[in-house]
Amino acid sequence: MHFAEIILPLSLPKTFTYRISEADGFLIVAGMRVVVPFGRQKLYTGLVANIHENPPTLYEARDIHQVLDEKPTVTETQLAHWQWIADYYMCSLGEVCRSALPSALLLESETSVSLHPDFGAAELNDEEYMIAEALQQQSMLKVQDIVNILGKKTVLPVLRRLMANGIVRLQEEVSESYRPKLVRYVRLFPEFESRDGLQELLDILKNAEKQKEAILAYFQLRAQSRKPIAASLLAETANVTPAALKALADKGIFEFYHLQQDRVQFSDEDQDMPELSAAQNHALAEIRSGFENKAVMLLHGVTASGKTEVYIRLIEKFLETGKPVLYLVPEIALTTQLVGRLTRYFGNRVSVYHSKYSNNERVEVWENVLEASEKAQVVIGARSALLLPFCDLSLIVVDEEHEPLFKQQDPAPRYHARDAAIVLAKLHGAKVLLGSATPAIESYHNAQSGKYGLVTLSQRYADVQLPEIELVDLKDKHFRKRMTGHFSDTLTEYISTALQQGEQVILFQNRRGFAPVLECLTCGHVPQCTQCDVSLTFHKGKNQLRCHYCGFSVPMPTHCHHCHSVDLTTKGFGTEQVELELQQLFPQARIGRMDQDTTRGKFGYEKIIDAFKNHETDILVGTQMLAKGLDFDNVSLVGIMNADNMLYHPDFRAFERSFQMMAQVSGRSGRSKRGRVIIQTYNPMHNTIQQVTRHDYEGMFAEQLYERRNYRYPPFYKLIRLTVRDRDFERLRDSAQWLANVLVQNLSMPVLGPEAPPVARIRNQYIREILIKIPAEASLQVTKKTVRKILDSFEAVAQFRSVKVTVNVDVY
DNA sequence: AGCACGCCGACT
DNA sequence: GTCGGCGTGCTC
Repeated sequence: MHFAEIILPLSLPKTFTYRISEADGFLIVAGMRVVVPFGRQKLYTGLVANIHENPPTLYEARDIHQVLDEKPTVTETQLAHWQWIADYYMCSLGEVCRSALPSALLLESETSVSLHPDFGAAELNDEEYMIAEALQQQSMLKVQDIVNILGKKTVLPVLRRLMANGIVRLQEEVSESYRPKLVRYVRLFPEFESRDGLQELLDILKNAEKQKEAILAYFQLRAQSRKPIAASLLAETANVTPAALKALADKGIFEFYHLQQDRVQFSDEDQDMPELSAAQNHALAEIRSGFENKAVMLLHGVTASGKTEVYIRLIEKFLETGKPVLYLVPEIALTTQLVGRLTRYFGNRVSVYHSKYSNNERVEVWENVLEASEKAQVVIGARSALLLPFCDLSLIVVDEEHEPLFKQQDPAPRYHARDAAIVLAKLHGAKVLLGSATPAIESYHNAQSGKYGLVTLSQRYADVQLPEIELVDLKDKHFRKRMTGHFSDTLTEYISTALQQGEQVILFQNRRGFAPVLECLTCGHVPQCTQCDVSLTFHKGKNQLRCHYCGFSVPMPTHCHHCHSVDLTTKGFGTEQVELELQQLFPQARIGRMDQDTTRGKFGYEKIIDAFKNHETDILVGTQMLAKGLDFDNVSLVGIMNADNMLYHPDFRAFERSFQMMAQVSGRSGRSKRGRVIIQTYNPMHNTIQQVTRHDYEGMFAEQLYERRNYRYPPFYKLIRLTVRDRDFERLRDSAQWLANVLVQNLSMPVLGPEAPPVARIRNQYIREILIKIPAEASLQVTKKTVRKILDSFEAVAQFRSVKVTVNVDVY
């Protein structure tokens, strides 16, 4: 008798054992999807982790309900990698599985209700009668339908009565939700395919003008290429309606047939590889020779040094081995430009994978990757692409490796794509190239210590100089009354010069902590969110106040709810306000704005970026998303509205982040000729700001590394953050304290907290955080094991039942 | 995670 | 009296 360990896509800590029937015995291997009964009535899709012959002793294993796959959907390497993620980031395999598999591959059962075939007359009450009635109209009902019919939430007791009386029966059904896209094609019946056929047809159709046109168009298309002719294409070319084609099909002239088509398609015009400059060539050679004895290389290339071209040539080399390449980018917005560039060189060999893709599109990419198909030789994707079923990867490129977005924050698995990529590469025997203009302190440290190889590209492409950075002292400007709103006279002058010369401008306003709030001028009251400990922010567009944490919104109040005064004002400034002030200062300028509010929807980013690229807008105002590797040729001026709000965040990475952000935003300026950057700040003498001005990454690195060592932060200490949440304040406080105490007692290392985070309540949940600092000499594994044990005993405390704890390893 | 079961207060 | 609230326990 055989048994299978099944991973269920739930956040349960272990796998479950099921029995494999005789018939399935030979068919099932690890990595296949199966449907299993779980709990009283549910069916779930699970993944076979392994197969063995040891019957469980404490319970009777249930049977696998159905085998969904003929061959594995998930590879052995993938399972090993997922196991690493689960262990390292302290989450369950189920959670990794859930975020890896496109939901179309994860079926869940739905209960449906139908009339029992041989039900007789019975006494029915009103509710039972309504259900029986509905089932006579419609043979199947979902539980949700019944909820709607009866207009109440608890319908199961009613259903159970009906079932007991033999009137209805319940079925659990799983249905495949992936449907390949079918395209309808037309072809002539073979007897008309000859020359004579055309003449014969025209005779037959002499009274049907439209149909004749369709036939002529068909022969015309046929002559152009041997490709199948899609019905829609033919209708369009002939300028006839589908009805005409249908008529031809009815006469037995045309026949329709269907072919499966990939939804994701790119043009296949291959171009010659880009020409590299001497510096780029040198970097490429260094990377390649570095790979001879290092698995990971870090490419530190200043902004606009042409890192992408180097990646492309490197990818080309690796593709020659016949093995696929994975190209990770931090954000979807970056893929559009990049996909364009890569398809120009690699044509149809490029696939894209990210969360804005539809379910069906994701399944297609998954399958192409699994089959190592030609289309998936170069896979570009955000974080989650790392979890695809690669066979024999040769190279992983991690672009903008310093980006915090590579670390998944909320649901588990809270993994870092850069670090997980290095582990994945090891499993595949592949190489990793990390690239950035401003590498993460951790990565640069690894490069300096020899763990990674380091290649530097310090020249910009075409020898353009790095932009000239000028600081504007806001304190002084305010004192001398040289400010118009948030714009200093210096910035205004440079903007108007740039506009006069037909050049474009980018203005950067960091949103974090700086969104506008409403304040009462009489009593100083600021409206707060009722469910979170934050002020509501003012959104001009919809004229309402909104909470960024829970989405709560109210219409803009006309008077203060505290003192009824009507003197209200907005305080703080966000991108909207910058845009507004800009419009007043430069009424002629065309202004675009890019932030979370304007980039919703699938093509939100593209519209704004394209408009700016095509010079339909002159000035682009935006948040950090502007810092992420977008290339615009005509930008000569970049303005950072206020550098200080980034610097003073209670986060050990605040200075590193500020440097990276300012350096990256500055890099948008002057890609074809030397540009200018204006940084407005109250702290022009601040070390970090001085380092930005001097383009001094090394200086920033040295200073931050020193600080990290002093204050016990990465890369010298590993961090694990525990976040504790509960609706009840006192229970939260007590449980967090309990947890911290036990941790301190059991770990010989610094344990900080519990501390209230900056936003200490979200959606009525109170929050406390505990930080564990693990020194390099302590064993990570042993520490994690201890933490896991303590968390288990925490969960066993009855009064802490409702308290939720999340674990974040390597917090970012 | 989901879901059933069971115990309690709030209504027809 | 039922309905629906949530605390508790379990799922191979």
